Amino acid sequence: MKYVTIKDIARELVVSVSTVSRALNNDPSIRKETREKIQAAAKRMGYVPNPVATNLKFGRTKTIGVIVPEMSTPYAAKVIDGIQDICYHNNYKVIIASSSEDADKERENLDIMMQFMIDGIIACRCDYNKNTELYEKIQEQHIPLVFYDRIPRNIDAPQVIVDDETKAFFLVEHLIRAGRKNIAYIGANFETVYNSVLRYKGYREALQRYGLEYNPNIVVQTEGLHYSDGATAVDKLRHEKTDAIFAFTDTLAIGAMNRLKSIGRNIPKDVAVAGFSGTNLATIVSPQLTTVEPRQFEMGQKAAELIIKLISNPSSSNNECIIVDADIIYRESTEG
Amino acid sequence: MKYVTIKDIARELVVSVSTVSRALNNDPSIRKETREKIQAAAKRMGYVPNPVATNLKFGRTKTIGVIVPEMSTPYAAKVIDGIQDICYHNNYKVIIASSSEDADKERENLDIMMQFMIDGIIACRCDYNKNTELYEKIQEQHIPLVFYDRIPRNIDAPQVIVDDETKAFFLVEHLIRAGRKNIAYIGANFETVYNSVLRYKGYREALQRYGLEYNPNIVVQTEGLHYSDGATAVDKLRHEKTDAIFAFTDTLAIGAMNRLKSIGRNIPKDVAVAGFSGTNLATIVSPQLTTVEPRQFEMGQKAAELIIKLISNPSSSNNECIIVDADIIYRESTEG
DNA sequence: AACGCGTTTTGTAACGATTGAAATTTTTTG
DNA sequence: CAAAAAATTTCAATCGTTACAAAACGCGTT
Repeated sequence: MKYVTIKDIARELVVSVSTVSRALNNDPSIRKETREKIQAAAKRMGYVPNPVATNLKFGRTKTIGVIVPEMSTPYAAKVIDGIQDICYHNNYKVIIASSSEDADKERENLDIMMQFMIDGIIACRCDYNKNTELYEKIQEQHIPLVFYDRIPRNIDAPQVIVDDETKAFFLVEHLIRAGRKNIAYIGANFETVYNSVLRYKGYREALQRYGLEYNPNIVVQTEGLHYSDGATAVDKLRHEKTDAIFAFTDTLAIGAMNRLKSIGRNIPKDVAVAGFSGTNLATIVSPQLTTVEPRQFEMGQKAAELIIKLISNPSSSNNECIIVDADIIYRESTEG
Repeated sequence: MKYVTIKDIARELVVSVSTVSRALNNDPSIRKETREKIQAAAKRMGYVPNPVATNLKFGRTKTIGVIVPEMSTPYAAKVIDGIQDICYHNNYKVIIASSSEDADKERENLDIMMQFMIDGIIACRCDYNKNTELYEKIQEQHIPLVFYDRIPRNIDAPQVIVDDETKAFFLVEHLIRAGRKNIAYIGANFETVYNSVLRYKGYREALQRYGLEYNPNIVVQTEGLHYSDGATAVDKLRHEKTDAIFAFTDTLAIGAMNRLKSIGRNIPKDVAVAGFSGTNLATIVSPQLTTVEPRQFEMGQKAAELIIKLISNPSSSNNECIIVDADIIYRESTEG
């Protein structure tokens, strides 16, 4: 005997399963005493409704699946908080899975979620070239799907994103105004993460606007998004004149900063460093890191609102694109 | 929105659903021709098996649920990697949920997982006084349950933990040998996290062994486990003579370090700082942090092995307790 | 033609929960 | 006090799939 079912409760109280079902759903046709007796027994026996069964009957689970590319940063946590906030108030449950920036894991997790027949998926693709067919299949099956943060690129779907290009522009502008002339860009792979391309565009625009020459040698695309990738990028810049670095993420920026420090360069005097996708990581390193901080909670909220709208009204699928604001936070790493 | 079912195939080919089911499962009792005919039709009609129905039928999902207290540190990520490693090789899927150190969320997530009929639960309790009845109920229902990292305390269950007491002893011994005399302990609340008590015990033993006087004024229990709690603890120690701090986690240690730096104390010259539960956070701060690093991946692996054993052989429930080793890593924050 | 004996197919009851209709009990009413 | 009305409770079918038991079929033997 494993999970407690309504049958178990029915047997225990010697009533029919339908009475139990009705009682648990607060059906007014069940006498108050009976209802309370049943609800008490359910609680006592540790009954949890089985949405698998409900879903089989109705085709819905009142559950939303979320795929994040990583969950070891507070960034993801805040987005998820936003999602849960909205879902909770709309009586939806949330299950979360991380792809750890690995397309195979992403696929695997999507499979699990589909097995549980979740009502909708909020996803952040780890690589816009991977799993495209899977997402297309999800769309074909009319399972509501919303993307956030990363540009899904070759899939046409509703999404909640940040204006990467503009924000990157302002950040680089800040570096230029602080007197930096040779600003490097350490970006995620252009073929994998399209946001990296957009921030690169913003970077180029800022250079152009202020009449700085573009030096392709100080634009580096990293393999992954770990600290080590930031460090490796710095190594690649070794022989180039560089007085500022704009990194695609805070993680890359911090990796770069540590490597810079270890080779004796002062931050920000010798090299200013700025990141993106601010998390509290940015405040625990020294010097504290200048970064662009998307409104993560809001991003989660918007994504949840979108998916719930799609679930309750499937025809509203107009592939909305919501832009969430991001705050540029100036800190020590780019001062002076 | 309509899916093709085996019933549709049966109707189309004028055979029974059981024949279709068997044919699709390559049952040898179905004639080869029939089988091929059915499989061809299934393909042609775009049939996809409905896993919800299968789950309901078998009462198992081949999925394991994991509850972590937080997922915004790499610590959790590594444990999860270990769990996934084993589960993947044993053909189990994994779903993960974070309680964010909140007992209500912990309960909520446990409920969701049970609702989806996961085959077993790997959990790290956020507070050993909370949700006890829920876990007991889970055990009563014979849903396999394994704890890791945090001592579950008042629940008798298989668990994978670290020898907190011994490791704390060695770490404090290291501080003493480096000449520190007034070592503070910044611990998690003793009433909430039992590991905090164990590390405290190790701390006291080390003091005693080396004949140092115990000063209760420099033992602080924090509210939570955030950076800010580390900083607050330092404030509380303000008027006490302190030349070293042993913090319950790296996060607390880093929070303490930052506060110390901001009030002009040098680390490690004025105050040495050591943490616990090493993550790569410890290497990105400066000075780099001395810490105790449990073998996180291994911890996850062991927990997964335990739960899979329990699932496949429920009677093997002997409440095993596996101790995973932890490495003490000496870094700049306690040097000199 | 009837029998036996594999081979192949089908009927049916589950799995857990819901629900319209039917059956039962209780209450009201003439 | 019986019949009608109202209030409760139960029956039975359903969702997609599986599996046991039973039935039907084919084929060779007498």
